[in-house]
Amino acid sequence: MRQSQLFTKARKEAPADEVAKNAKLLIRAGFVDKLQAGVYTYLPLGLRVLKNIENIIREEMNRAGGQEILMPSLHPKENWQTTGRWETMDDLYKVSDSSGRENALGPTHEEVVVPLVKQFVSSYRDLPFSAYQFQNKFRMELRAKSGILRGREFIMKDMYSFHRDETDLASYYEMMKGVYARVFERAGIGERTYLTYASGGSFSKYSHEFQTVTPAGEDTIYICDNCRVAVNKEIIEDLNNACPVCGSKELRVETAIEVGNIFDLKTRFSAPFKLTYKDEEGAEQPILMGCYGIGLGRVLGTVVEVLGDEKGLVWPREIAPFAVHLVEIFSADDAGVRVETQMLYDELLLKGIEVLWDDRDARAGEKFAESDLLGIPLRVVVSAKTLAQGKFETKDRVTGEVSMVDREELFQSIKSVKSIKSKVGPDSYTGEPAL
RNA sequence: CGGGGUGUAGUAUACCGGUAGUACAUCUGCUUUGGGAGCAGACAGACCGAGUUCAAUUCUCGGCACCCCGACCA
Repeated sequence: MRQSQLFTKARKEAPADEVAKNAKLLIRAGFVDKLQAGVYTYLPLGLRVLKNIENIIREEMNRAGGQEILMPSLHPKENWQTTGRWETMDDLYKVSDSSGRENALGPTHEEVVVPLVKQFVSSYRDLPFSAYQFQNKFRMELRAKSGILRGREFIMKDMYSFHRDETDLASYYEMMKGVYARVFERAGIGERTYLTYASGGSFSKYSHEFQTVTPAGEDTIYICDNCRVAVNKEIIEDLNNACPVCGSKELRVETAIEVGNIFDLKTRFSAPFKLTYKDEEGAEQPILMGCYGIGLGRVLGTVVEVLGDEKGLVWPREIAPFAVHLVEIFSADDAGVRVETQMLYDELLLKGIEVLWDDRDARAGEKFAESDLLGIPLRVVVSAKTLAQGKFETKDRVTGEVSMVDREELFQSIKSVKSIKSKVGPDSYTGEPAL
């Protein structure tokens, strides 16, 4: 799209009261706007990133056999009383209407998905399966903080799986560990993200979190570099300060942020709703559940924390708002820069390459500074200089490498920008085809 | 929810018990055009309430909001 038509604008300075790197950069670059503490609007550029993250997750959940649904935010009080969480969940938003009827604003959706599934599932033949959604969650954080990392309203992908026995649940749960690792890999934070043992599980005694190492994190984890797993501080003493996989006590302590987690719920929620199935003998059996969450905004914010530099945002290829930032630089002796840029822009669009064209009547310095701030992977400059050589100038946002390339080389390098998806192989668990 | 800090134009800030100045942004004109330009002009501001005072944006109290630390949590 043409940058001159973006209704949002980048700013030279970040809001004075923001300390969090992700908030400073995202607000300055015009990706998000803060409505109130912990509540953010995603602006056109930010939403493109968020949607790219969502699509990665959607592709991976579908490959893991997930079926996408969309449940409401407004939940009847009765469902939450059934599980006891109307009283026990401190950060539950409760709203009442003019007739006094009380509702919960959903912080998670077990109370909705279980009664839903109960209507359709009654036989061992219906199992297993999983359903997921992308949904705004509401949690009454006493203290929202760290920019978009800890909000009161945020978008979460929550998936729920349903199984006939523990073996089946366990194998699906194991599979999801791999699926999650791939999501974070594709989002560009795979190298720094660790499968982390945490409290709260049932059959394995543990739940598993995905923790990304960054100073902006709120958790302390103990990493075993041999096994490439970590342990959350909250349970490290239970484990005798040792790696749960190899038993090593040489663990590296890091600060990290939780970008996802998976739980084996077993019958925690199916029992109160009496969610059962009939087995081959016609006997009534409890359905076992797993749940799997990823906070989209938190992934986005974590990427900013981990990859952003002193010049601004830096987006991994797969989630960047655009693949190419096309920057035209005008000069006194207009050598046909506009015409040439327009031609390139049209060709990029024709080839389906997402391009942001800085067509504003601004000076070079401002355009370059802003291009760095926006963090689009590849910058392509058209100016009198480049035209004189019959070439284009490219700059890699990550490495800073600048080169003069001809048209063919240009499309070559754009291709390599887009090629990351092909690295993802076929699904080894469900047999679903590669992307 | 406990502790601390901060509220001045769209943004960042300055000064002051006598109603506010600067920069960027925006608008007009001219110049400029490869790393956040220059000149001239224009628009635009004291979180809310109470108190003290001849006079409050300034001092006091209360409220609200935001940020940070802690507790809690995706």
